[in-house]
Amino acid sequence: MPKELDKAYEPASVEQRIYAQWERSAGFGPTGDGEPYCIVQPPPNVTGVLHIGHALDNSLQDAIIRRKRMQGYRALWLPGTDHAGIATQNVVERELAKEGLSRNDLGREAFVERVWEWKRHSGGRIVEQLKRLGSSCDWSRERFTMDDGLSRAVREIFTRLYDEKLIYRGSRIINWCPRCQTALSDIEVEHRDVEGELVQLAYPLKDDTGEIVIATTRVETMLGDTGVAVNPKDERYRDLVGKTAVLPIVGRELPIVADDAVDFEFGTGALKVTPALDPTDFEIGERHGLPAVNVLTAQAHITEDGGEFAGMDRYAARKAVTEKLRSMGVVREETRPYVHSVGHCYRCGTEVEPWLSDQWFVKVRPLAERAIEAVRNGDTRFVPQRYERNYMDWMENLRDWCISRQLWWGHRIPVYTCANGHEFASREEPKACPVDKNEDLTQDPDVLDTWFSSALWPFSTLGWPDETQDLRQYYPTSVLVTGYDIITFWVSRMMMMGLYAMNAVPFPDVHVHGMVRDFRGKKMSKSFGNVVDPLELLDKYGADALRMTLVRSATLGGDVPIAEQWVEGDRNFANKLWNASRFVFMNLGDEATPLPPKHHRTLADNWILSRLATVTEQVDAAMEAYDFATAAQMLRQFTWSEFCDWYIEWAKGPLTSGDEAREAAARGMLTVVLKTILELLHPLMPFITEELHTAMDGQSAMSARWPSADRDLVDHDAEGTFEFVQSVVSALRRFRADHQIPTSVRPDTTIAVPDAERRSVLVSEIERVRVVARWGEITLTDTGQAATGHARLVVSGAEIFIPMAGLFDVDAETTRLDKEIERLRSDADRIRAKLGNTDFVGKAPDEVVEQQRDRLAENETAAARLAEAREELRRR
RNA sequence: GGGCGUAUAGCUCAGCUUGGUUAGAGCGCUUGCUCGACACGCAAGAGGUCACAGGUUCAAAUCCUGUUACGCCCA
Repeated sequence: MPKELDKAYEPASVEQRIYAQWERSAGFGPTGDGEPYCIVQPPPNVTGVLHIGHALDNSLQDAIIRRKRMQGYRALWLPGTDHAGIATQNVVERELAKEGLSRNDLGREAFVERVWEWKRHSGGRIVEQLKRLGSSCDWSRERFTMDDGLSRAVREIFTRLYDEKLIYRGSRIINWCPRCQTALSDIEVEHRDVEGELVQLAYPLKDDTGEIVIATTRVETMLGDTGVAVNPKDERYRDLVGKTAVLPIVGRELPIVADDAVDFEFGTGALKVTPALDPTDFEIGERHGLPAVNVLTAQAHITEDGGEFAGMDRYAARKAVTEKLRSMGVVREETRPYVHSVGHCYRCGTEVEPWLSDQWFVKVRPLAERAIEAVRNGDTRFVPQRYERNYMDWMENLRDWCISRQLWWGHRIPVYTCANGHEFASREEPKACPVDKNEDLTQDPDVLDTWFSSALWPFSTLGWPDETQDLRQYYPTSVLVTGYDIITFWVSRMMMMGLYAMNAVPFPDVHVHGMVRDFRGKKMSKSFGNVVDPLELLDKYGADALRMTLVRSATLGGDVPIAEQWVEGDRNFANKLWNASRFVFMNLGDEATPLPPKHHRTLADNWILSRLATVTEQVDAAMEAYDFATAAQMLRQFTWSEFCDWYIEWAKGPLTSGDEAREAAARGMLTVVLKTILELLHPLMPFITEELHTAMDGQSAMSARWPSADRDLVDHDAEGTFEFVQSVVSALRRFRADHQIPTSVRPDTTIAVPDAERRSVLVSEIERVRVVARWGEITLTDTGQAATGHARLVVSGAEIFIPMAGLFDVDAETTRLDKEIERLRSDADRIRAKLGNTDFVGKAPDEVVEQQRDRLAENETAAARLAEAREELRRR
């Protein structure tokens, strides 16, 4: 016998117990001998705490993996975290700062040890939080990008790429964060509009024949100018090309060159060229042999080359230089406010400087080509497909990837130089130079971009470079689930590295979801104060409710709005399911309750089984297509509005009939339908379904078989007939509500059903109709020959006669009838017009025309009947 | 500037691929209600010129063109 349930569902106690039970018993590792199925979890930062985006991403992955597990796949969901170079280093440096220390005080080795210590104590809190969500990851395989194994993978890949000259060192303009003191790759820079000033400066010509006016927003960089460029097609400056300008303050001679890269629409059409502080300028400088003078230090202060301004920070220098130039009469047009896009560090928000320095780069072109081809030929597809374009655009315009970071926390670049200057990369810690056996080696001080190691995630986590069993069976993985903001950061790089190292795409499917927004569809931001904390929601409403809300909102490709009120609604749904189960359990005994044989099934039984089969099929199809929102909505609707609102109410008849056979049949029905619902819901709401499934018969939902639709149960006749019965009930309820007839009053009624078959169905269902509608005696006849003085309700296939006997107000009823008749007639008019159109009748498919004819006929009959009723009322 | 997307009920969104019921859901709102699972509930209801303007078609929320507004990505 199922255990007795509490009156309301209390997620807090259930969730903790169930999760512990899962971990204790089976765990979440792959079992059985089915086909392998694998998802690698996008690794959150070790510094991270669970935010609502993680909650969504992981709810979707858990839904996928739980269903696959139930389907019998050898399903593996592989979790882990990444070391988040900048973020983690920042956290620990802040901690040190509180003790009045900097990382330099500790030295590299001690600092790195300190970070490891931090990681052991405070890192990975998010893992516990993911467990609260119900995530069924195989924790026994949990990985970290700085693990020994993954570090080995990093060195292996680096060395291969280095040896193939796909990694090189170069002196190039990179994005420099003066706060984090490191280079950033192009995507780690966020462009934001900033209000600045566009200043026009007149540089005199050396030969005193005039001047050339340039425009700039970064005035201080003029100290590093080494040339002036104009567009060769620009008539205005044609004569000046080849001449020389003189840089004010500094006195440097600036060749005036012609270069296609200059936009003559911008500013004055003349561009000051600062090769050390701007990527375009750098390229122009290279083309024309202009030297690069870097006037900014790593702290973004002016260097010694800046003369009197040396030591000033960039903003102070901008003011001071402008002042000086103004006093010299160089500032031509008065400064004007100018909104322009400025790069900011995605980790700390500081304005980055394009800055010339020595860095390591991956030559991405050859890698990208294969990654593009793999998507073009369908080896990897995006769902929804339109994100493919995002990916392609990015891939096709890729510039070399700057992978060196001036940090201490991360994978140190495995490049060594011996005392004789031989440079080489090494998989192992080398003892001597491979060229001359020189043992005096120095390793490159920089570490690698965290994304470099994340790019290897789909195979490094499976054991690569070793040929492990996991790697053999689970690579390529089955699907990657992530937000669209991560396509460029991560998906693209996994594609490149997967193809490079494994010669196969890392995953055939990429399921892309949107960003979680607030209830107004606004981006969540701390400053706007609209951030929702998933942990709070978890506490308040339970994991299942939160998951359901997120998944239900996550329609294909769209952003995902969330409101606390909606989570509350799904908590209510959980409670509804709980109570429906409670009711079912109250009626079950010890004996097994199988599906009753066909001849013992009622109309309602056949109806719900038919609907269940259809819903099962649709839910399955939706989940297969990654359309979890549709699956969730369908299940919620079916459970609440069909199973609870109608089927359970109907089953109460046989259940209390005193007829053992009918009772047993009803118990069997309730058991089978409820169980299937629990199983279908399990991937979305794992905790409550596990609790109820287990309470029912001791069997776990997680290890239950994923339901498959029995098409033989689809019964359109039963559906149509039951809908007819429902329409009678609804008509009676509506009448009661319209006339505010109290529940204590149970009017007697005659219902005329001309069709004999329908009539006999209604006869057998009439007891339930009475109870559910709270009605009195109901007499069934074949025709509407009722006595006068009755209100009349018309539904498709039946007419209902309700004696007046002080039940309702004649005027109110007259008004009701008038409105109803009016509605029917105007509808009929529209249909008649349609059918009067010979083009419509001639060209539309027969069935469409037929449908309209039927509808018109029904409308006309109903209108006529109601008109009669109205006439009767008038006569009284 | 280039690309992508969105505009449907008070709010947040489905529906549009493949044109044809009475355009749906959740939340909110109104009214009534303890009926032996559930007030975290039950029942009934109100609420939509499907952004705008053209076009295609017997028929357009759905297809095409243009306009406007908003959002995102890239430069």
